[in-house]
Amino acid sequence: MGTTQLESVAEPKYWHLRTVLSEALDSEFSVGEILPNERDLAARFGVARATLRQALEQLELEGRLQRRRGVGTTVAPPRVGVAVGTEQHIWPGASGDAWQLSDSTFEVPSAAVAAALETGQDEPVHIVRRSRMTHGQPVAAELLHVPASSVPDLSAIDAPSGAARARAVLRELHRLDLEGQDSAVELGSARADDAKQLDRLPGAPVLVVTTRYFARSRTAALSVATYRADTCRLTFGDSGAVEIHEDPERRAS
Amino acid sequence: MGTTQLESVAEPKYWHLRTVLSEALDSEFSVGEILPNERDLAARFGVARATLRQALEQLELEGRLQRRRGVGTTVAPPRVGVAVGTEQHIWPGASGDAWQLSDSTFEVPSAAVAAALETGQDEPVHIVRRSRMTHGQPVAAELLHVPASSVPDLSAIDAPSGAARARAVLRELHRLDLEGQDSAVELGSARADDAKQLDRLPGAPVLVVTTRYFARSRTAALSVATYRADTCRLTFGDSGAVEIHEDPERRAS
DNA sequence: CAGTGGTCTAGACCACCGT
DNA sequence: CGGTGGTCTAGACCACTGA
Repeated sequence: MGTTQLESVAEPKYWHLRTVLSEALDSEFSVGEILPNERDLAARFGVARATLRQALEQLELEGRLQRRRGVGTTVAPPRVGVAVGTEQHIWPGASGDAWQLSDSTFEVPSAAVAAALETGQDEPVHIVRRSRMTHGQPVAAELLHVPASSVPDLSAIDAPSGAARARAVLRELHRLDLEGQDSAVELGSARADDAKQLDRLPGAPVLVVTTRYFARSRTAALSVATYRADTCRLTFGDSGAVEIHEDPERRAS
Repeated sequence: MGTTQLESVAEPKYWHLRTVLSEALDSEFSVGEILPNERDLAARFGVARATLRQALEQLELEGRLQRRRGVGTTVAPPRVGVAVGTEQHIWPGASGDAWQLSDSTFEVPSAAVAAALETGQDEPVHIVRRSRMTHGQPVAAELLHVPASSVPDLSAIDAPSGAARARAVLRELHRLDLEGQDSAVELGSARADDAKQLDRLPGAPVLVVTTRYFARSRTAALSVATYRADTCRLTFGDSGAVEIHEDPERRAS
């Protein structure tokens, strides 16, 4: 990775560095390999550590690198394709999906969620917490909001929380006929609780997927799921296995 | 915005600052309003400018702020919902869509695109460049790759490039029966050319939407579209108008 | 031109990990 | 404990905008 001349174009150093490093990753490193530490790299390229870090941040955002405090910087594997929307609509928690139930409570949601569910401002709803794993790594944390009116027979359950309660909420929800669903994706940053679940630091970039489930001509449930933006590629549509990467010959370690 | 005690939790300053500023934006600012400049803000909160900037970066990533060099930092309007996937599949460029044709060429695509299209490694394809506007703002730049085999009758056209050529490619493409499509969304950073089209700096966060269009049991076209992550919320499904925001009473200026 | 955000530096200390 | 990435500082200069 010889230092090409900086040219006259006034390209920022960190951007040029990103390009150089990106090409070096393609040609001289394999997945899982540990890079030299930041102080050494900065010295090698003749820049301040902050500048080098700016380049690394870009590459991490693009899913090329993985950095862990106290450990080091490693070459990331290609992003995992995660199916989040399919042609045939199904209820969350239907048999065989990739989610793991963790908890459920009955509480007043944020104003935004209440508005989407068309429930009263201070009306509590069931909140099911789930997490999604792929290849042994946590990739998503979800809050599924279910208004009491969608699961009228749940009152028999008296467990205040826990996975068993979560199962009960989903079981009751599945009794409704799902008429449709729609989703929206936007960029966000992980709040402290999500970050912990996703094994990231607070503020880490996440893809927020908001899904509305319709039944009986109403919004019967609202899911807000945060996916790790560095490791995930969200897929919609018939076949979830799109494989687009600039460097197809990268191999698993 | 009294400084709550820093507690023992060792929350980073920039994260605490982000929270404080976020609440201030909700309660004390309206959309379009200009914030004090970074040096003043940093002094007011008693932190270095770099730390203040880290907090602003977070808020910009979340779509709460908009920063422009030489101008200042303003409060951003709520994100625009942009429909990128619908129940009924349609060809790109069908009448009435929000895209604007800009150019078309015939050249060898990147290896990744060639692999997805199942064309030969050095086989040229038609590349149609389009951009998408919403509310007078550019929100997306797209490269639509069409293998020559999908538009066999195009050879009559001899214009080497230009919008007229782009129209011709799409017209020929529409003669095929669209059998299906699928999409993937992932986080990326804008390359120099995309950044210019999107009126952003290189490296700005973008949502990359890769869509495959199927016809005659093959991939007849491949679209790679980059959307501004700061201003867009991508919507999939029946109704594209999901409105989820933590602060519903924010008004346009 | 003055004022803004964008880049860059050379340090320092902290939180975390594995040994 | 030593080594890693994460945070923070106090400066400097540059690129761009608008008056």
